[in-house]
Amino acid sequence: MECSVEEIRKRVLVSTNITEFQRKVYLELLNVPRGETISYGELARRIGCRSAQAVGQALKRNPFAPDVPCHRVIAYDGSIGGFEGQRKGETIDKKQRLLAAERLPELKGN
DNA sequence: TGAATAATGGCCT
DNA sequence: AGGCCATTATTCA
Repeated sequence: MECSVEEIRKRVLVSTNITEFQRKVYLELLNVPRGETISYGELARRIGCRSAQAVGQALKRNPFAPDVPCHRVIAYDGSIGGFEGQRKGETIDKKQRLLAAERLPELKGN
């Protein structure tokens, strides 16, 4: 199975089951380079939207899950927020946290 | 400083 | 047409 982003992107492009808005969300999400994270609001703003909820919900309802790197999307605070695995206080994937922390020194150190 | 509430913008039923 | 959401920002204490 191809786990390449290009494959996923292509799949999004051919998917007419979704709206243009969702398509932009997924495409922008796939546009996020590895090791980088983006907040719902920022992603929303990129596609010309002001509602982060719409983006978040689109990801929740994403028909491409988990092929789409929704794990790169985090809250503005840098927290994972609540994607799959937000089981009542369950420990979120530490990798996600590290990913979020990765972007912090970039903004501060630089 | 910390927590809670309001506003927001689009998607789903 | 109404409710929902994985957020964000602002305001109150």
